[in-house]
Amino acid sequence: MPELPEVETTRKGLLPLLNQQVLCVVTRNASMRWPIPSHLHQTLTSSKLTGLTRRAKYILAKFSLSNGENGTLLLHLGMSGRIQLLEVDEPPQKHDHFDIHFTSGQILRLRDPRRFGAVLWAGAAPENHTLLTVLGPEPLEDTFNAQYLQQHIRTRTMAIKNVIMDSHLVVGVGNIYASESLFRAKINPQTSANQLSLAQCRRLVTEIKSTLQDALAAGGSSLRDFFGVDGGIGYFQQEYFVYGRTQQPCKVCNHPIEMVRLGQRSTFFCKVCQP
DNA sequence: AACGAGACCTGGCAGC
DNA sequence: TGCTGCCAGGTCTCGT
Repeated sequence: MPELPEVETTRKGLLPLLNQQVLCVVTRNASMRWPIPSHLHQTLTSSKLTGLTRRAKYILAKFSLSNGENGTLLLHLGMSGRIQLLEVDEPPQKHDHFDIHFTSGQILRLRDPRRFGAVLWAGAAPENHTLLTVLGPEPLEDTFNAQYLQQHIRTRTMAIKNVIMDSHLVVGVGNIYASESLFRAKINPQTSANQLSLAQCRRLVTEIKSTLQDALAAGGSSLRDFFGVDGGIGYFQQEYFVYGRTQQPCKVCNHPIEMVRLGQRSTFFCKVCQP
């Protein structure tokens, strides 16, 4: 479900809620990755949603509170989280753990069967939240470039695939797009990070950006469906080069795609295209 | 500092 | 049909 493009798609889908006033907050099951703060109902009732931004895979919902202060709610979808924007109230399903009801009647509803996601209160300065201060640059910003990558992987002997998934180095590269980016960059995912040449760093940075951009475009195109049908359309519409394609022919050279475990995660590659 | 493994949790599916 | 084992889009924490 939520890799970076889906989180961004989710954020955009929530934009109609901007400037709306909160009627109430409903927490049905507070035991997410961290407990959902119990004060949210009190804090957010009568506040106004004034901002929706994203940092890494966190959605930052900024509220203007009734006491005149500002505060930000951090939302993370974990592995199985999904946020719906309901136009009218509907009976909550089994894993619908958290709602924000607006005076318009619309509802932001978080569903997360595995409960690896999070709903956290970050106060007025979310950039100082401990979960956010340790994050590396956004992959699509210019600060994430070949020089930066090479500089930061000099001392890393881990497989490059694991390294690009490390959010301290760069955010937003999940298990699917790590494999896909490395295929496009023609780099074997098992290569020790510190063995990469500058040319390879250039290719990898370029392909991480283009892979995510392509996925963002695909996610954006399915926005209506994504929110209308609780089906996660769009994300799966994409055709992957290697992810989940074990033993199927490489789309470039026809050699069977291979799967290995790296850092306890399935990793897919073509050993001909990615020597 | 860097690494690997474990942890959190539920659901779906293949195989018996 | 039911059970068991394995897998899944994330990422923090801990021991080495």
